[in-house]
Amino acid sequence: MVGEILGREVRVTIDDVARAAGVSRQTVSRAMNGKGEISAATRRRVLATIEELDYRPSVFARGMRTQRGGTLGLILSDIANPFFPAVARGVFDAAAARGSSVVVHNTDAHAGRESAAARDVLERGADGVIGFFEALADEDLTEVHRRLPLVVADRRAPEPGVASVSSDFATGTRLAVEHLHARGHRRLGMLDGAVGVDHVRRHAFTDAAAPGSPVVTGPPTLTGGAAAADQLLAEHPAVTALFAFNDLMAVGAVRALRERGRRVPEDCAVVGYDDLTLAADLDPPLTTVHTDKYELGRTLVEVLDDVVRARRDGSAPGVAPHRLLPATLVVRRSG
Amino acid sequence: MVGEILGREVRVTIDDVARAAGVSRQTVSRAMNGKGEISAATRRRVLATIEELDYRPSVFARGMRTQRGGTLGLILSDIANPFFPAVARGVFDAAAARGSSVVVHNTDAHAGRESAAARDVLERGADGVIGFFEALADEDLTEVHRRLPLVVADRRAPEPGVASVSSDFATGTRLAVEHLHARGHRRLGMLDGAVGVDHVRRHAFTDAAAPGSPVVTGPPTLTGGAAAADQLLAEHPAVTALFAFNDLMAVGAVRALRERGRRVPEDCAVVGYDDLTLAADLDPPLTTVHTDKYELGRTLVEVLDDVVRARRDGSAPGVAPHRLLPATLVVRRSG
DNA sequence: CGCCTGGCCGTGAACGTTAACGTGATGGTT
DNA sequence: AACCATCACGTTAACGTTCACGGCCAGGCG
Repeated sequence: MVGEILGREVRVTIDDVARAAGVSRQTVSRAMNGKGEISAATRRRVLATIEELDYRPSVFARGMRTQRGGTLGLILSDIANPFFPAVARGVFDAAAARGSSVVVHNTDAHAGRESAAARDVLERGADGVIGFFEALADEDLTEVHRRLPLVVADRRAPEPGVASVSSDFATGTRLAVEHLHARGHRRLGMLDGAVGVDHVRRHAFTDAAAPGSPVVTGPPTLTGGAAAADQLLAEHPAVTALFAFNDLMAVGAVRALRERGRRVPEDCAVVGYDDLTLAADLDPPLTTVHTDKYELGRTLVEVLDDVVRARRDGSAPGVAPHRLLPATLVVRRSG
Repeated sequence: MVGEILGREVRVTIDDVARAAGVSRQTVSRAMNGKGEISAATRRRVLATIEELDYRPSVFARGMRTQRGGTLGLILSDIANPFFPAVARGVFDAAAARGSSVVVHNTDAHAGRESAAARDVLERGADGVIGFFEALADEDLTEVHRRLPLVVADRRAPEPGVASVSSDFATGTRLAVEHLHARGHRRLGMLDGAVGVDHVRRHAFTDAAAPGSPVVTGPPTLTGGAAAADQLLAEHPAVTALFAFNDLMAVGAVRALRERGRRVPEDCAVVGYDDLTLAADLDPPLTTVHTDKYELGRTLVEVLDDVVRARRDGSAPGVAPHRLLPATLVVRRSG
């Protein structure tokens, strides 16, 4: 990209490097890609002239041959949801360490947008996809997996061949419920998020809580949590503790409780999920289930890397890695 | 991408479409790109067969000719900083509406990483860059701008030819200081973030506050805010109100104040900047300066679009757009 | 009737890289 | 001495698209 004639940029190509170093294109290619078949001496020489000419290979030309663009896709529902930024940061860092960059797609948990995002990532020649798919059917996931390396996040894999990484929602939820029991609460309710297909948290809740404990569903947002809490308390006034799908809904529940004149945690305890950055500074400080979101992001890339490699050498369609990240309870004042 | 022979994916090319539609490559190209020189009838026919064959043009082959990849770069210091996600969402949405996707780079406000990110975006053949550059020198920014369309965010443009979009930090800061004065505070202090090169907030503070009002600098984070508040109050115990660079530092300050046994806002008021999602649910609810972060993101893409278009038809190096987004004060309990 | 104009469409060529194969030299083995 | 690997490197041919042409046909004009 250096070199300029009368204001007009002129691209430095592999041939320029080859000419300057007195070798052939192919040798230059070998020198950068470290494929062997080249002596250490000439490799050093070529690398030096690459440096000198400030040569940068064209991703387009390279991608045309290799079908690899050095980028990977991250599909999630909404980056503005405070759960995702930390995950994304983990993904970015791990990807950068691997030498790839990341394109992000927001889907708002809408099935059409999820598949559109997957298609777009595919067309752009990404090396793989990391997806928080909340609405897409299992068969569509399998279809994506057929087309390019895929890791599904926070969701059960549609088939053993598809890799997955999830927070351990089951034990996280169980810890929350057991904690509330230990605090003497007998009538629990859950505010479930109306997203996803697994409903691990809801099932774990109904398993651990007393039979018939009410569950109300709503959007996994502040207002969704407030509305769900309103409804649940209207229908079940005796409930003394709420377990929320995530911290956002928990905060919404706190708002709703206070508007009804109920104190938190004295009149009704609230426990969230995610342990957002500011959870400790809320009023009241939020008791919540913690999982390492950054680590989740890093792990996702790591697993994706395995999948990419596995597909490259002999597309072993056997069984892919499935990781579960630990969840711990952080007790603060809200519950 | 449809079509499969014995499990081996086979790409549908423009030639396949041409053959199926009974026209030439070039006609197919014209049909998709809407460049004219084609009759409405054949265009419809070609578009239909494109649909039928599920043909997707290769970004690599196209990019090779056009040097455009249909992606744009978003460079910021840390997506995990709760200020950025909303901005990013605005960028994603506006970019998606434009048909491009976005690659994100985190720099941690490190000059080397900022320029590396810019280089990477350039090499990947992006159509343009949106950058929150906190450390890079003006001349480096100009260099980036020479190479590809650029919009700088929340920073003064290095030269009139470079477009910029910023929050109106000057009035935002002024509003905060005036509010504290109106509340009777006479001894103010500022916790400034040790990032960026403009220091608009700091200058606006020293302009509006009483002469000699103390300013302490630290990382724009929770712990940075706590440390800065500790230092400021140790050196200036008479201060009764703190204005923080952002909400994160403000929350850190609240923590520090309480550890020193000082109540907020009774003993010391705290005002933040950004109006993060959970600012109203903090303890105490945070008085802060609001700017529409989503709108900032949208505007950045809009302006970038103008720059791209301007460069395409006659590289008018004259003067680029410079937008300032309004800032308003949101009064809550903390100050 | 011949010419030109403009609309529609097709034909090479080129973009920059890597995969596949080819080649010459070297050195060791029979 | 003839042979054959092996190494280091070069040549050719793609990858799929758009650009710059060039051709053809219909219709308008002198």
